[in-house]
Amino acid sequence: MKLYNTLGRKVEEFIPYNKKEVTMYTCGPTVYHYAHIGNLRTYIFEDILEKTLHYIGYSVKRAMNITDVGHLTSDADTGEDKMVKGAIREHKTVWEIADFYTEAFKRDTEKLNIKWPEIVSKATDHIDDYIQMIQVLLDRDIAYPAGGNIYFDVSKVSDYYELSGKNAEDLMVGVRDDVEEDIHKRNPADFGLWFTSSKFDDQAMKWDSPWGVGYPGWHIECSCISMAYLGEHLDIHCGGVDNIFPHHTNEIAQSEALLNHQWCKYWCHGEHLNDSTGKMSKSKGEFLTVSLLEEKGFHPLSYRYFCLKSHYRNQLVFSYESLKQAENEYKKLLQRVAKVKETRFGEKDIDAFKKYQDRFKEALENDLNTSSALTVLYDVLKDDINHETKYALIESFDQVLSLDLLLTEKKEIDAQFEAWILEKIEERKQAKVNKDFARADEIREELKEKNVLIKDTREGTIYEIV
RNA sequence: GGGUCUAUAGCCAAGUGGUAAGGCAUGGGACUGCAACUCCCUGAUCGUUGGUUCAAAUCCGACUAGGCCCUCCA
Repeated sequence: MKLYNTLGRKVEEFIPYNKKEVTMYTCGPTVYHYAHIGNLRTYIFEDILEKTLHYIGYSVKRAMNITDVGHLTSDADTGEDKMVKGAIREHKTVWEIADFYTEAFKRDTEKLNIKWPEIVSKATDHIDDYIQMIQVLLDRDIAYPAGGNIYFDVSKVSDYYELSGKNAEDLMVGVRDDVEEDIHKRNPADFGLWFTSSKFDDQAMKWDSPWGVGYPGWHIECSCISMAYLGEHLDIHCGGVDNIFPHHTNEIAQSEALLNHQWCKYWCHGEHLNDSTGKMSKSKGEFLTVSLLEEKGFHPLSYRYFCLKSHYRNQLVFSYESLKQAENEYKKLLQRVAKVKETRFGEKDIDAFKKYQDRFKEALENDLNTSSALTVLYDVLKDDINHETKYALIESFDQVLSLDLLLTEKKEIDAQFEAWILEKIEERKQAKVNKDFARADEIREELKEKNVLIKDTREGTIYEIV
């Protein structure tokens, strides 16, 4: 298995710490609003990664956090608390908001066939762990109190900028004009571990700590939750590219300062989904959610297919036109697969099966080349191996692709309605025999109005309800 | 300003030194009373420009265009 490692910026052979079990941590959502489809793209990538590892024989232990702590818009004590903002907007308590959007997020992942990680932990369930970790860092003088908050001293770690490839001199502090630096910090890059000093009177989530009543910094939760469930040696840490700096940079700094050895070997980042103007965000342009796509008549898995067509490390531009095209491709694919399914015969050809399975694996093992993996699927459909073998391959590939390729959607159909349809089809048949094509077309239109599409095949006329 | 990534046919996109996969769309054909479905056929010298090499879309340089990051972000 080859994976691009942001740490080192090149494709590397993946070798887990333990031969058979891979530990994997993925940064989860901040549950103050719905996830947009750009967010979900990263979870699709992580899902493919987990399933690929599983497909090639590893067992995977994966954890994800749910950020239900209200994060400030910066590590300094300014900005607006997201959870509070959400609560005001929704007239709910911050806890209700968090639960509501956690459920909404879960439903979105289900619609996209994204496997829910084995371990999912709320940030607010590990406050004690954060306090413990911060205390150790304080004892070692890697962390320090200032201005009522506890900060991490980045000058105490040797290669703070390794992951991000940045350097302290060139960072434009205050490039964002809404950020106020805490003048008490030792270094501008120092980040908060625990806050007691907040400009908000309505800070809803607070916990007692040795340093006063307050709340944790943004980065500590991922370090602690990961270590709590996956131990001191993490194999893969994933997230969106925007997490590289500062979030993952800070996670590495604090975790390795605690552990005194390398914490995670492989850092994998998913590129963003952009719209025609650039980055997609919750505050700009149309707020694209899975539900919105459904309202517009798209199947959620068309979006998954859309994502799989491109590489996770390439920026992808979203437009309804592109999605429409992807949906068209996806539907055609399903039709071709359905045909294979209907005409299964013969013995499974073990050699052919292995040949294609190897090609499929090869594509995925090459830094998750899902586009090439899909090509293997198309090659299988095109080959003249028997349909039993094709079926077995499609079934196998879909363990990773998760496009519901073989799922037959049995739409509940009213017996009376069905009888009516059959009657109409028979009537049309007679009309055709009598060369009364006007009447035949009329019946076809009549059926179409009731969302019944008919196809004339060699075996007779069949219908499909759309 | 610093960092980083990208640039392949109408669209999406593979390609990691040996004369450009695949899918969709388009056009043509078969089938059909017509249509839909299905099947067959149909297209690019790889942003521009230097260089390295017997050989480059693939490596190096310059240029152009664009994205992202620089303390909310997937």
